[in-house]
Amino acid sequence: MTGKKIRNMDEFASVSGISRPTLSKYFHDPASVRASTRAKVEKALETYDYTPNIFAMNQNRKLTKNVGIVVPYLADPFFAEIARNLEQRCIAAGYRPSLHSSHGQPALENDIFDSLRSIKPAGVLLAPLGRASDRRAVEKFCEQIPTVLFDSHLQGMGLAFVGSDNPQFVRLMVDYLCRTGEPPCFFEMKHPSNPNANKRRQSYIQSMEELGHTPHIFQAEGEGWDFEEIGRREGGRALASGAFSTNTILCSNDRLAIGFLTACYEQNIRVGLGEDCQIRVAGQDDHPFSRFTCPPLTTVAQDYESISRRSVEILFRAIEGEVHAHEDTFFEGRLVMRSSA
Amino acid sequence: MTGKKIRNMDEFASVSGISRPTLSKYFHDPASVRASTRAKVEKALETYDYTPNIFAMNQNRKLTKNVGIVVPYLADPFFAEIARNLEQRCIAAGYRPSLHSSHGQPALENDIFDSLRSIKPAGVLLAPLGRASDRRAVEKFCEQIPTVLFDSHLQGMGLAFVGSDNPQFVRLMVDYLCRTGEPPCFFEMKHPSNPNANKRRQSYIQSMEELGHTPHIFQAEGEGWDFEEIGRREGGRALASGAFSTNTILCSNDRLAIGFLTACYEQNIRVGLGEDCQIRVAGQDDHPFSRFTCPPLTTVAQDYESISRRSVEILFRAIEGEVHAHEDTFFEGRLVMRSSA
DNA sequence: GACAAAAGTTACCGCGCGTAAAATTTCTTT
DNA sequence: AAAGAAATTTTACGCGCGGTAACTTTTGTC
Repeated sequence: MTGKKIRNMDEFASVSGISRPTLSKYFHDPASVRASTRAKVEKALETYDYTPNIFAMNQNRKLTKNVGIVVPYLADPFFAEIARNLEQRCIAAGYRPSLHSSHGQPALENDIFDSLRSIKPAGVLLAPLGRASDRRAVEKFCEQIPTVLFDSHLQGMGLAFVGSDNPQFVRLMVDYLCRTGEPPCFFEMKHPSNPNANKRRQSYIQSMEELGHTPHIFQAEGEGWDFEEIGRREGGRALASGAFSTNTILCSNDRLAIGFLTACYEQNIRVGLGEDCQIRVAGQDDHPFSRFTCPPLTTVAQDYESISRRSVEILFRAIEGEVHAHEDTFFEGRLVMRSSA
Repeated sequence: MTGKKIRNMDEFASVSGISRPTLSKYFHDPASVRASTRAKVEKALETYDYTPNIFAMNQNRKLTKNVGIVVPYLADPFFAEIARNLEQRCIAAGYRPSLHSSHGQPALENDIFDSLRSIKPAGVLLAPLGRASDRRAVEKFCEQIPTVLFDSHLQGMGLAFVGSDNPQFVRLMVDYLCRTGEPPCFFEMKHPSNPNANKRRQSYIQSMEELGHTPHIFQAEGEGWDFEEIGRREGGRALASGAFSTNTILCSNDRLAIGFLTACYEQNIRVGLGEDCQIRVAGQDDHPFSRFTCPPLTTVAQDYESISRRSVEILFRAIEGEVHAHEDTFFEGRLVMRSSA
């Protein structure tokens, strides 16, 4: 490391006493060379400062070590967190992750596909925009490059899908809410950007009916990824017009709930379980900010860890040649009881 | 685009009727060829599917089109937003940005430096960890690669620094708070990760003294980037022990304030301007979530736009050969009055 | 229409490494 | 210890493009 700078692999071959092709193998996969030579390489690496030129490496390699990570909206801390998790796992496995956000825009998502194609990635971990995605573009991309989809389910695309068991999330919460108070009304966006939202609505209806209650759904106007603002504005409108027939509101996701809590505050409606409270509010996802809302938000926690672990697991196996049929994995959520419901 | 796939520049040269060196010039900078030939290239590009191999391009080029964007903590929506802004500007200018987060860890920051070095970037936009940064590593990196620092000021490093005028932020808020109620106590972390915090503290002291008030500072224990939790825990402790000598709290940043608001809620202390309110709370930065806290947080907005615009401006000029002395730019903040103070 | 400047062409080498085939060495097996 | 398998070395070539030099063509000007 502290020694003199080596310019290329030939030069490093001379000083280390190992042939260049073997070095090439070593850098591609240290385990592919004999232990004794590996030791020799690593010893030389300690005395000389050399790292292979990444551009030259990738030029002829059939498969690079690049892995793309794509999320729909990085300003959402949930995606930032899962991206971090995925990133670390890729690095640990010897890959080079590159992080991309579609910023809620289909055109950008497609640009990212092009950009990724140009770096010939070994694989891609993709959380698509969902409803707004250019399905054909996604499909084409998945056919060209080994891709594991996560978070947003697009039927049958990619090597596999890994996400949450949305119906279970809702069942869990509806059960809890009904057990502890009035049955909830469901608050969601009329045109959700994420396909999970539809599953949540359906599960809400089913769960309510199974418990013998009549489902009530309030659908907020508004498009895009500005969920908090939509929750605040439309939630406020709904509250003002008395659109809710119950004192318990289950929001389709935490970000909507965060905005809804603001609306409640603005209208002086006290939220929570106390005797002086008029309304209960619950969310879903366990957004990083949910524990700091006022009151802290009762929600269902996504299993970040499992989702990211399983996603990279499937991707790396596929890269290493393991053939598998397309499979979907849905992880269960965990009820997080705080004081909002 | 729809036509047949071209394998390399030679092949594209044949079908387009333009020599390869000229094509090379075109792809490096379309403006460097005559308008008529540019039209010919672009017409051919419409009929044939060709993009230069990015690895081969970068291999021999003295300067790549790669630009690194590094933020200390991507799970903070503030950094996610500014990163998005920077990213778009880079793309618009014809560069290839790559996004990196240090996740609050100095070791990771150094790893990112190594990773960036390996892609020979034309330049880097760096928001360092700050206090936790390995100063020598940052300095060395800045000497090797054209780097513009933003957000966290590290004295004299890089081509330039672009950030906020922190003293002005505090003056603005202290003035406002004193004008409209009791003079504020300053709530901050004892060991802030960001050097801006120190400037804010000093400015608080000075602003208070200029207005003839005695400064009061409460310093929260705790390390790391979990600001909200520190604000909640330590703010709660301070409230419970009656550590504040005033009903007005100015938090060093919004994330701390968000946690502090939670602490107030937990202790049934009503925050805001109403007659039934016991305390006023203000933050700084205009965090994306600040308008959704309960009550919505009064704060000082950072000038995202100007900071990112100026950062890329300086970097691209330097890349294109313009020589400049190191300069620091500090943008003023804007008072955002909401109902918390 | 002459002429200089600008742009394009041809021809060749270099970059740093991947990869294949054949020759050689090293390790494992019985 | 000999035979066989496995790993390594040698040799040789290719990838797709950057860069330069010398030459030819086009452009613009008076």
